[in-house]
Amino acid sequence: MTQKRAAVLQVLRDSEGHLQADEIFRRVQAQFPGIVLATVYNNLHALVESGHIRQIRTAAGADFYDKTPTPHEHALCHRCGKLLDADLGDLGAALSRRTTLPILSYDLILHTVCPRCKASQ
Amino acid sequence: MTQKRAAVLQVLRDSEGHLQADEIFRRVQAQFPGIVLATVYNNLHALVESGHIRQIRTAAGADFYDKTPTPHEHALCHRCGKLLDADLGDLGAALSRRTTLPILSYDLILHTVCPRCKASQ
DNA sequence: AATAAAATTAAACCAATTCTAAAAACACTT
DNA sequence: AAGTGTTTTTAGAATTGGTTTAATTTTATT
Repeated sequence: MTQKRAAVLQVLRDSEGHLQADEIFRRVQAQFPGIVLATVYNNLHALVESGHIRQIRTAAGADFYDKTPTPHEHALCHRCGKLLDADLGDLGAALSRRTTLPILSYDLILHTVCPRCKASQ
Repeated sequence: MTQKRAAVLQVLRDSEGHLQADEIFRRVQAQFPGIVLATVYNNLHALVESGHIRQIRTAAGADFYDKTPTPHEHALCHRCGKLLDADLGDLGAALSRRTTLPILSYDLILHTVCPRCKASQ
């Protein structure tokens, strides 16, 4: 765990939970002005590999990185673009019940309007 | 419906159901050797707009185009890379039951091993 | 035929990474 | 402290999967 790797992790842990690489880069630059985007990507990969964080791919746009490493679902707010956690219970089991295909894993993103955006009309 | 647009649609209809733009391009070239990839993209978009086909975005890799325009789920074979249809019933309703978030839509891709790959050990 | 609208093309552009090769930092053994 | 090997970091080029732009061609309508 190098200083820069620790800084990448800390930025994500200090965040609301879900950030994209460019925003992590911007925030880590406050501490390491000379850091390069490839280093952020390298360290994000290393942190995903070591199980410290999770990578959330979306069908369009940049990946998110999630400070919570345990599996759970996500919803993308159509209004503000933020990624939210969505508790759907044991969805894997529910999906398996609905198909005969073996499910190795799955990618799911709900598209929603988050409570905050909904509240602000 | 121009000749080239019709050819793009026909290639997809004559396929197993799910093709990526580069493969559609390759197949349309048999009939129109001078066609350009941008034209294939233009026509795929037009056909999606007009409801003739569906566009299936995946978290990684190129989009697939689906000759079946009605909504249904998909599974990606981890072995051969093919996109399969997966019948999961009315999953939208099931998801809505499991969360309080309003679900505008959702993107789901199952990762599986298709029956064909499974059969060939 | 004249005009307008839509489709096609070539080529440049783009975002979000990923790759490469070299330099720098770090971690171990003597 | 010096040498050796492994990681990390960097700069910059390359890649993927498209999208955009502007000019040209084709098609449809008057």
